Amino acid sequence: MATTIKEVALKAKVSIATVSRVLNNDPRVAKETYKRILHIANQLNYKPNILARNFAKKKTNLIGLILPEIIDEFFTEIIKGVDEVLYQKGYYTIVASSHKYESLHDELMTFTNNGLISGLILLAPEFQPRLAGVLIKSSIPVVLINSDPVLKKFDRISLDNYEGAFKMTEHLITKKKYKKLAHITGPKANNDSELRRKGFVDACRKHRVKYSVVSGNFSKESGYANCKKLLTGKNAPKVIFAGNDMMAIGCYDYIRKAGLKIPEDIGVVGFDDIFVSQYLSPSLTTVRINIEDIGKQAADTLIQRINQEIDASSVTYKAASELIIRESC
Amino acid sequence: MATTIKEVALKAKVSIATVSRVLNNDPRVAKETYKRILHIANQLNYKPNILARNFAKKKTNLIGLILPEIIDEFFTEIIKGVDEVLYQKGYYTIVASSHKYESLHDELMTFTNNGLISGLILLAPEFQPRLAGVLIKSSIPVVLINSDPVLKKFDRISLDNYEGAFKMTEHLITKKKYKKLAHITGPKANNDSELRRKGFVDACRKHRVKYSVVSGNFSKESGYANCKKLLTGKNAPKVIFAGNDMMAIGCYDYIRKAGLKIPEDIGVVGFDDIFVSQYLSPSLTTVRINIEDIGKQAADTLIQRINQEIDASSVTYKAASELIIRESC
DNA sequence: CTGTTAGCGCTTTCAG
DNA sequence: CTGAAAGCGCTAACAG
Repeated sequence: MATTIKEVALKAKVSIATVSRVLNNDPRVAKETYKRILHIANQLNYKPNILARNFAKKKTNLIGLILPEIIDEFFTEIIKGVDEVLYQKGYYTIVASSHKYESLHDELMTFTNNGLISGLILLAPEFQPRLAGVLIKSSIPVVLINSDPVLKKFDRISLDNYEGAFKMTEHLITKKKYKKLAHITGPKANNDSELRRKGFVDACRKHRVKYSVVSGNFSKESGYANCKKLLTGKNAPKVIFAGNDMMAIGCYDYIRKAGLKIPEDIGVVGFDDIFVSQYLSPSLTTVRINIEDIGKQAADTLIQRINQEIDASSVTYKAASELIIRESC
Repeated sequence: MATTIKEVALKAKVSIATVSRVLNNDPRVAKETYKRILHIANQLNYKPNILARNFAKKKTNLIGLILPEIIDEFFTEIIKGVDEVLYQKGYYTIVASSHKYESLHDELMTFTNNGLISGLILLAPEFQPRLAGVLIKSSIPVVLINSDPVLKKFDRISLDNYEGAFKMTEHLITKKKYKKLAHITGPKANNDSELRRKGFVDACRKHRVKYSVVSGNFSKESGYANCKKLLTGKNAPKVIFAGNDMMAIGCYDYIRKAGLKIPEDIGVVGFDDIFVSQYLSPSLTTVRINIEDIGKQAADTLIQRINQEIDASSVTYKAASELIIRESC
């Protein structure tokens, strides 16, 4: 059995209250006693039982981080960003991923009410309206990582999807002089995907160029299939803006198979700047968003909310995007 | 404030003990009462306070997962594997990464003694002897993810580093007929790295071919620099076995810059099969290890140990490796 | 500056 | 089958 506060008190010939004070750096304890107790605690290799402490204080140093089931390299960066600021502030991160989406509702219910964690970060690109209800009833602060501006009632970290897509499209039109573009979207329910589509469409309309939009699902296969559809149909575009880099890779595959050259015959650009993109040949022009920064912002916001350092009823932080111009367009 | 067991008891006109029994599925409670209490609990949206429960039971449903500071795509897979089996068994995963190695010792001390978690998975490719001491004193079970066979006192999940490197090297010698090979190692202190080197060297010796070994550190840059060193020195090898894929990418960079062709002028193979490897041109021949499986095994072993379902004083599981033959050699 | 004491919400004997 | 009551290890008034 691990040493308890009682044993330390006993050996130091003080009350447990005094020991507790020392452990919590309460200033009103004699320097002498303070040092003596600390010494004895060390000697006994005493570690306060966090569970008991949290329980007594009715608050924990645990933060939940819920990620969707799909797994990709962003997770690592989000986790890294979150953990880095949380750990530094004395919190631990509980990661829950790989859970079926259907159960997210229940999981949230439990997570936000069982007292285990004192704050929650929820990455939910496919946020469903019914989740709003449980978030509102939540007994702990929740920070969303989601780009839907509709969710203005919640603290939220969003990606610069619309602006990024708009910028990229304008770049294609004004700098690269493309007059016929196409966009492959991600899943309909996915918020990031929808905003990217909007950014693309709005930029095309603004500059009055021809464009088309086809529906993908962020997978490489859907990139391949849609690329084929676009290039074999009539009115084939001269450049394809894939909703993410994975689909751009699918485009590469089809284009290579069709014996065409990038960017001479057809330009391809993506979104995300995943690790592999710089190594493709030709290297992929894409939109980058600083994901680790998103994790950090989410954690920062959450902690501030927990410490009631935020006045506003809700805050939104938008992570900026950046055009990464490489060889593919 | 969240509903407590007391309120449920009050409303159901029973004692809290009975409610507690219902929550814990104690069979000796009347079916009628059981249903009534459950109904009322639901109605009140009651969720047992996990903290209080854990505290009273003196055990938790929290498992710690400590990862080294270096961040790469394996983390996601390890986390996924671990979380998948743990969540299914009713445990939550606390992930701690991004901490300086120097503090790992203290962190372990705390983690294994503060009562927060009831088991720990430690990914420590650079395991230091002094850590053994704290593991032995640990009041909770610890499972190591580390390939060093010296650590036979601990439950341990190891990678098939030696065998994988040996197999790959034999493949290069016997199938590809290379007679002059070179290996770029990872960091000296890194266990995986050392075993890969051994596998390479042993295979070369067995087949009596010429070989050389240079020291890298798993980074792309060190791959570049070492590749340059090897190819510009006398007795340049005909194939380079990089200790990991990242260094192989560094080799690619230098080789391209030097105007040479892979695999015609020089062959390159790696280890890890990271995501990007299949998309390089030429695609990279490498050794794959199922990382998610490692996470799952670690979690399984840990839970078994916690439930005292393991008799042996320690168990070792070795994840198998697989040669992925592509275009680069 | 330090000790006493009452809980925190739940589990778990021990009676009945 | 159910209730009463002790207690998990620690914190936080409240006294002194």
